[in-house]
Amino acid sequence: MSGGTDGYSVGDVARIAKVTVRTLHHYDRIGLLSPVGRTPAGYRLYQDRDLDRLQRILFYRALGFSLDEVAAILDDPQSSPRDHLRRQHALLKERIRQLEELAEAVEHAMEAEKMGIQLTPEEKFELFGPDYDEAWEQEAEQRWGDTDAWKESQRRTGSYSKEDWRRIQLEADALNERIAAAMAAGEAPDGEAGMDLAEQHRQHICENFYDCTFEIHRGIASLYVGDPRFTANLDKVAPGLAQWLHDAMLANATRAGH
Amino acid sequence: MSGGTDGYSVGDVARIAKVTVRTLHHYDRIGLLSPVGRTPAGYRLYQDRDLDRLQRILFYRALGFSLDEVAAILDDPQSSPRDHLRRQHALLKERIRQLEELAEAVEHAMEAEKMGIQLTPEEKFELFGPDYDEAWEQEAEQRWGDTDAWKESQRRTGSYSKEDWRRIQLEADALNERIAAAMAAGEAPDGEAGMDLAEQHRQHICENFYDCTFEIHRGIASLYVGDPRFTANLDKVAPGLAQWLHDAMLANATRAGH
DNA sequence: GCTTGACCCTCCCGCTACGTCAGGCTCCAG
DNA sequence: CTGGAGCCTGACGTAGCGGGAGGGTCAAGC
Repeated sequence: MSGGTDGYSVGDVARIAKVTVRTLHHYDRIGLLSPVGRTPAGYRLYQDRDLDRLQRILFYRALGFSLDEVAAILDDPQSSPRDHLRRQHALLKERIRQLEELAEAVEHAMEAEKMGIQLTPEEKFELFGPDYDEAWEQEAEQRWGDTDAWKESQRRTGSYSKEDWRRIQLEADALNERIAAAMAAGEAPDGEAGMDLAEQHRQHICENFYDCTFEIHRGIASLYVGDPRFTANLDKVAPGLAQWLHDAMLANATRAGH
Repeated sequence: MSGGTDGYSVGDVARIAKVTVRTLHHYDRIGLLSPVGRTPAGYRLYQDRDLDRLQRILFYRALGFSLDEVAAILDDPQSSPRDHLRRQHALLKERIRQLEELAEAVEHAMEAEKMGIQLTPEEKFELFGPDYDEAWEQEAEQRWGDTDAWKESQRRTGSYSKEDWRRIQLEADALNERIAAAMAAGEAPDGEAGMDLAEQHRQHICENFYDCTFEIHRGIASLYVGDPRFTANLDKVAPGLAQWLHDAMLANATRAGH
């Protein structure tokens, strides 16, 4: 019965779609995906149309819709396969955008933490922003357990001692001093020296914190002049340093082609 | 009791973190987040530390971990706030990467559908790839209901009649003929004419299907020569057209700075 | 022809992460 | 001193399956 012209058995479908037989039973019971036919013995027989439907079910489910909502979407007589693909593409792009925002918020928090700036309680939750995504649930460990990012994160986690943190802080302070010195010496932020210092700043983040792209660096730059707490913190080293460093960072990013 | 120095009430925390009071009760009961103190009357009193913990709980939960797993992550005595932020950043980046792969797979499916190519059952599910992400659950409609991508998708959905599809198909055919003609005339794919035709190809997708960036267009190009079904389909118009168009598309994308 | 093992069926109970009352105490404003 | 908003603790309900019991089905091999 392994997928002849007569159709697919539950087991076949389960293997193909990587879901459990139980799930298919469930979808049958709630009427979300009922195979067209049955064998005389009562075995479920799925056709290609059922597979298509299942594929869409899994997609929308993965995007966080309840099975009821999935049913509503799929049973809309107006949407063609094309419409579904377009809708799926649009939904994905939107999700990606939201995640990138979240990542940016995390970068923001990292900067704040790095510089010892206290965020207000509400602010901490703004992470999940106004268009709060929330849960995309399930999976986790077994899946995430062997993902690269997870391992990377695990590998680094706990590998810094207090000494390390002190060293990093000292390096950062030293860099700030050099930047302040350049500024005091009348160097232009978008000059050679300025851009080099900005690049050192970026490298310091890369080496000690996370992969800081030029895009991220630009984001941090605007933080430095846009968020008064960051500005204040930097200007403590030398007045005007936040702005100068901001300009240098932008110039450096631009020089690098961003 | 609205957040004095004595702490926050459940209601306060619920408002700040945008979760329900019931959720906080639940977390208390299972020992995931128990407020440090209580008032004489038994009212829960949360401190800033509890808020921090809650924030992390919500983050990891949103990333698909079960509450048990979240507890394990948070109660690891080795991870500092810094580690958490780094871990979160890594997890987000990974998720984004996975979603982008999925989006690419959808683009692939769109191309296949557009050209009437039949994917094998298994192939349809490869969408969810080897590192099948799966569910990030919940929310949906109320949230997604008013998201831009959703509206865009809804707006376009069902707005194409059979006539429209015929027109689009005819336009595509006509374009293919023009490309074949250019090729027959001995034009170089990376010449002015080739790149212009490639750009028309891209525009045709943009106008009728989805926002086709140069990156996506490059992806489609490799599909044209990499997937024999696409190649065959295009070479039906004129032998060698798939390769020629591929080269033209790459040249055009490169000209545009990608 | 008969067994055996891989599948299939239908209940049905269990689990997670809460939602949603119900019944009752507490607290501050007016 | 009273009303209403807010807090408490059960306790039951729900979604989306997981997992097992108890039993029929089917092609392969002896």
